[in-house]
Amino acid sequence: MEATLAVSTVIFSLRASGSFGADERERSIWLPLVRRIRAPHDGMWALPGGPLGEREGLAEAATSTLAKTTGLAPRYLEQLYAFGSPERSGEDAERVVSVVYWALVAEEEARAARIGQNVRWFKADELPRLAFDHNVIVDYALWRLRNKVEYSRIASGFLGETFTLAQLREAYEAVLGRPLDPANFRRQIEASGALVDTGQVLTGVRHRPPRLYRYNTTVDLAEQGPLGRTAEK
Amino acid sequence: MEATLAVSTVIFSLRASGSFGADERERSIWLPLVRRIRAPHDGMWALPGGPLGEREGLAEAATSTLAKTTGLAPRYLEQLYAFGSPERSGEDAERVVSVVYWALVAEEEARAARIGQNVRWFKADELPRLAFDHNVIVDYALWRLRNKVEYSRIASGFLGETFTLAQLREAYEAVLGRPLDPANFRRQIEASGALVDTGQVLTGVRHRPPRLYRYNTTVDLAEQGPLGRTAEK
DNA sequence: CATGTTTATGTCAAAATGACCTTAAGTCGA
DNA sequence: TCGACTTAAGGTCATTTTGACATAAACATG
Repeated sequence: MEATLAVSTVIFSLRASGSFGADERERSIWLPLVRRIRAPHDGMWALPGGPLGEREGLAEAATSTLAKTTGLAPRYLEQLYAFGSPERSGEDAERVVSVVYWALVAEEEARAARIGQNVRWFKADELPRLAFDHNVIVDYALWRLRNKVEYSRIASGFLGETFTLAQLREAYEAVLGRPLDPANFRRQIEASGALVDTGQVLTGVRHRPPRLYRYNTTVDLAEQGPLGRTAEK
Repeated sequence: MEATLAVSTVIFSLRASGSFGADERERSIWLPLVRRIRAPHDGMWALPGGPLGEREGLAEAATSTLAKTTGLAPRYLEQLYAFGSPERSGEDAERVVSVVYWALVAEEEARAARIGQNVRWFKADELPRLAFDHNVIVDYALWRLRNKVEYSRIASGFLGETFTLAQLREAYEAVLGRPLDPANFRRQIEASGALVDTGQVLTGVRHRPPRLYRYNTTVDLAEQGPLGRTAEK
């Protein structure tokens, strides 16, 4: 059956919460939205996305959306869900099925990202009313992120190549919304074998210099089963 | 972008493994496949599916596929994945994006199901080479099922309205492929609060009559987050 | 009424978790 | 230079959860 097919992406990154009085290092989840410049929902904020190219895979389309919107490459990308209820584009509008991906980009890179004219970053838990069913989609993506953080090492997707255990813990805390015991966190991460000690330390801090770790790439970021990276590209 | 959109369903049920010498009660995972009667892949076995109706939701389409193939209503239905790599239908064939669902049907009902001419049930781990990328899809669905069984109460989707703890445990064992300690299983299930004692017992067995339980519907079968049953229908 | 069979409950050691304490290693200011 | 300060790193211990196994309870059958 012919139906209009679109691919959208929920792009998550961390940045300072920004509220006065808050700890400078306290971070929260942000995502970029684009302002629609045509009907329906003209003027409203929406998830970045676009049509699926002729010879383009689904994940490929999501990646190129991400590049166009933020100029960034994702540190993690996974399909979220396909939305296709007949009413989602409005009453008598054309029926659109959206395959939605979600992505993580590193905090540092996101800070340096060039941002387009009609693009703005929003705190994920303080969104305005979005176009279409995009509020539901973001809620679901957030739920998936918070779930996945508990049983995978996905949080490192917010960080750079190397990072300290404190940075990793702060990413976990930002996603989960609660503090974690640093000692117990260290114990669990070390036991999982997910990290590799680089042998280097982070200098320039006014206290004991923390070790720098790298992600152990022999273990998958997030278990995706038979759908290894190459299956969908 | 216009693209052909199809909805397929991986339908799982339990039934006796059927190998001689095996314990009569040992069950394994089976699924129905349909024989293709047109190109491409004419004559090969494939997942049941079809095009998406004009005013039909995605899950709706999956349900109707299931009804057409087996005449059954699913005890559980969840979206699996959207497959859309350009090469998946073959070289110069038309590009098809498939939204795939997976479903559980009760063992008893499946036994009574009318089965069409070109439909046959296969053991999930002894499949022939299927049409398109359907082997990959089934593998992924199996992986998801086995994963989900560990952290949700989804296995009851294979059972009827009421069941004994032994029946529930056997469903778990069939999916996980390993035996579970009956005593520890009981302790965990009871602690989870997922079951409600019906007050009845199963009679007619030549040993201590087991209690019959019902699923506690105030707890979700499988946590799906903000995508409650009603979101996609 | 003894036997067989499975349900239902209990025990205990090992492993994992959560709360908290101590020491290490740097910067910074006096 | 030295003490204060701050965070890293590692350790202790009580509690909870898990896995392995033992015992009692309740029926059908002969």
